[in-house]
Amino acid sequence: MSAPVTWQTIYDDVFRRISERTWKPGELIPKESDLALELGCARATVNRALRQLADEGLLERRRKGGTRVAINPVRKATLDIPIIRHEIEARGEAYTYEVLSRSMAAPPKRVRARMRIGDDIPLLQIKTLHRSSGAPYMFEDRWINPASVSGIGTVNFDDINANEWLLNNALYTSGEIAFSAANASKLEAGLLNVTTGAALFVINRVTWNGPQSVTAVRLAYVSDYALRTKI
Amino acid sequence: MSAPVTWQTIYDDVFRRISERTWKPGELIPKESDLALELGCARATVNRALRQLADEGLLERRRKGGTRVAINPVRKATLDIPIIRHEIEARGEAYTYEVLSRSMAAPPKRVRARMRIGDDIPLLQIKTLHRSSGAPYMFEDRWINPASVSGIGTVNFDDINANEWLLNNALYTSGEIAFSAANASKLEAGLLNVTTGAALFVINRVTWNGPQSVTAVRLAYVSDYALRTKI
DNA sequence: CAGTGGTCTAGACCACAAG
DNA sequence: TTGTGGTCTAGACCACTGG
Repeated sequence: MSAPVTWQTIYDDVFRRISERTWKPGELIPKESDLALELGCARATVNRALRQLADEGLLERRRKGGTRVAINPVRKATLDIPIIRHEIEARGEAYTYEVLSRSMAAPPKRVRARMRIGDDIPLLQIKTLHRSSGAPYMFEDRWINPASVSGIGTVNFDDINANEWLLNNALYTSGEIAFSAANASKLEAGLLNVTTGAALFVINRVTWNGPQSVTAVRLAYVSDYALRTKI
Repeated sequence: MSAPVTWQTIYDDVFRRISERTWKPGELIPKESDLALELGCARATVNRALRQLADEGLLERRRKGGTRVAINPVRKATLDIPIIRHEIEARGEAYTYEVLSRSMAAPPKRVRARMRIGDDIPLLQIKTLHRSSGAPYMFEDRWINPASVSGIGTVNFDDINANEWLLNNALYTSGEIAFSAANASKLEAGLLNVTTGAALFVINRVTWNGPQSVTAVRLAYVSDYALRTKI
């Protein structure tokens, strides 16, 4: 008897044919109905497998144009957007944080541009230092658009940090993330307990709820931090 | 007449209910068959929408346990693993590179551990400097396992860089990526034309073909580089 | 054990784009 | 115009897991 045909077995089979270069980059592969016939299953099952491979970047599909092996079969990595408390507690360390400052202020030009916000609209700025078992871990500089987040004025961030409060209370519809590196300023060095100029891993994130920006945040991690993922 | 029900409309509808906190984090949402009845469509269509939301991290699903809004509705970011030539050419710059060195060598302990390779197995080491319109852009230090890549010995990397050659000739089945920041060593600073100690954005990647490691590579980008993605 | 999601099927119609 | 992938349906059986 033959093994059952599931979309996973088809996925593996097609992956192998690409991997072994039976189907080379740029090459057209058989259409769904042919594969279904060859494998003895429904077309929907083939579709499920090929769609998965296309989502992952190994195939390129077009109506009428057929399905091709991607010219550069680039894999796509999925990154969980880290929740700092989980990150730290997952390593068995204790998570604490301090709100260093909190005030309404006019954001600098750079932040206004990234949030696409008018000149004279004040935002809530919150600076937070996050610690892992007492040791400085990450410095967060966040701007929040009060117009997008009802109730933000009355929130006390002593019990829950701004990131998690926003996650639970102001889901966004889209956003942008940028990863980069920066030398620690004198201020950052002092807060994070590293030498001035040390290389910090930086995440900049802006999120939107429809047309309205919700928050812009810059996270600066201590020098030995690494963001990891599997592909 | 009512609008047609597609999995996308269901996706949007459920997203809105989560966003507006009709269904709160941790809460159980109706089962697929109920939603299908309510929306007047097939269960498979509901399944398609909910699976998408679960893949993106907004829902958690379990057989028998039902579907819940994720406690921390963390969005997952997908990033394309950048192909440096495309990155540079997409900005209208000219891509060039130089192979600085190429030799069989015993890798240092750190690399051996990451590739899970024995003590005395020599690997091919290739160091490459990538340029954008002439300006140094990224320094690549790569180790390749010849046992995993047939034909690597005869390849001339003057016409195609190692990364793209491997993508086209040695697809991997799994891998790990780590993003971090590092201060430029004197050597790196010289190559990348930055000051010693400048913060570099670093990507470390190891890839596997089944049980066998294929390549381990460290990419150090010039200081103003940022890896961007949308969520 | 029983309820829920996971998946397969056979057929159908539609949307898009290549020629 | 017409071929290909995209999607929906109604029904079925299965796999996992909570109670």
